Amino acid sequence: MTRALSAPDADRAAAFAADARGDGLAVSLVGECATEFEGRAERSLPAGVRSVLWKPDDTVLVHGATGRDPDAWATGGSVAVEATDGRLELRCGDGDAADALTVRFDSVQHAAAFDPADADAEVSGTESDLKERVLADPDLVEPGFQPRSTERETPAGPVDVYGRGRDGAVVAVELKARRVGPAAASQLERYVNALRRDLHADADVRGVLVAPEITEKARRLLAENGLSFSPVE
Amino acid sequence: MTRALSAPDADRAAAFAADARGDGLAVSLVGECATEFEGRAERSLPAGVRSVLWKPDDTVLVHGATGRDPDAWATGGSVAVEATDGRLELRCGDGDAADALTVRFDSVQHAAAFDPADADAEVSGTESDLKERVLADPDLVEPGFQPRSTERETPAGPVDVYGRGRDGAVVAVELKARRVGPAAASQLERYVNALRRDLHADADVRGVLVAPEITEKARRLLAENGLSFSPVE
DNA sequence: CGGTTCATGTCGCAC
DNA sequence: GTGCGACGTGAACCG
Repeated sequence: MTRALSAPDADRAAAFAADARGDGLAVSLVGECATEFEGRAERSLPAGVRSVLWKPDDTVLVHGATGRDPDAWATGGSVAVEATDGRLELRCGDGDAADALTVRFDSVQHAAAFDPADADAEVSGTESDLKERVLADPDLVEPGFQPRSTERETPAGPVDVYGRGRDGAVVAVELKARRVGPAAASQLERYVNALRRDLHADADVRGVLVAPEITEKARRLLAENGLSFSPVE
Repeated sequence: MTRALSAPDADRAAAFAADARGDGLAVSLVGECATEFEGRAERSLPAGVRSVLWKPDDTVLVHGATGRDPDAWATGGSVAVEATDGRLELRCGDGDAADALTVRFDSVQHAAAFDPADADAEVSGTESDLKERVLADPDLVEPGFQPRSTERETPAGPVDVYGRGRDGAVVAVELKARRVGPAAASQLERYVNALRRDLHADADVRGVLVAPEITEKARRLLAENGLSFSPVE
């Protein structure tokens, strides 16, 4: 099921990779390579030893020594493998779009092929969890808050939680599962403005940003617009 | 320099990985594994064959069959490798923070160690390129626009390009290298509002969003706030 | 397919 | 270290 090659020449490596991908396997290549990307931007990597992962969905990832994100990558397009000039070359072309990645190996130190899993993860602790909590305990938003609906549509987009305050005012709630900055404050402001416009002119609309923490600039933005922040957890 | 093992037992795989990382190498492991993440969120992956890349900076990436992003990962913390119960286990703990990832292998099909490059890329086509273009040809913003400074500070943050229009009005320019949505329109609005507040009350301040394309909702947002959009490239 | 928003976003830079 | 915004963001969700 899992195959491997050590220090193959370009022809053997190309055949190995093509065969493996033909069988629906993923291919891991380690070797000295350089990359060229042209498309939404232009980016090239000098020659150096890297790990290249070619997935069954034709995602190609080029990983260097550090970081979570690949140094170069290609998604969505087709991938062609070839040994030219004694060098293994992957050409990843997003047929229609202009995005094109080329990975050229000076040498392949190691190649492995395997049949990877595609399983879904169990998740929790996300924004929708926070929504559950707020619906279960609306006082987290403000004392006496009464939720009416979630994802209520406005011209500016859906409001996370929509309801009424103890005073009868409309309350729009924006939820964030982590520290929030100015962008989140603006998002809430857009929703509140849209509601003020949509509802009767005399309707009182307030906005509450619910998150574990907030930056100073975001706090000021909220204050300027008469919006409030409610910390949770 | 590059070492490899085929179908090692847990003890051999653990020793191999520990040695390699001790030598500053990166380790690639392929095998049946399950993961547990606990921290900012909770997420777990069921057992399945995956590729695990353990980098010299102690980034650990767990890749499945599809997608650019890893199915699970850990960065920043320390990594401990151990063979317990005949199973290879990576424990990635962000010492102080709560983020913790555990990767437990039922079996290791393949292990490779190599010395990866950490080279910087040549980049172009980014937002700062767009800035160059706008400074070289200010008419891209609007006819007669005269840039005065870049990254001009405001209480809301730095304005990409700051200058004057033909009519003498202050013009704030926000640059985006690709299609923009409501968030970019709000960002420009924040800058313009900050400038209107900061400058003399009688100062005329306008805002221009420069980008290749804009969504309809963003266009409406701009219009509502008297801001404009200028397409480029 | 486009539009919008979420993310364990990550990453880089300035203060 | 925190704050802030860009990113070839990616990925899900919804029309």
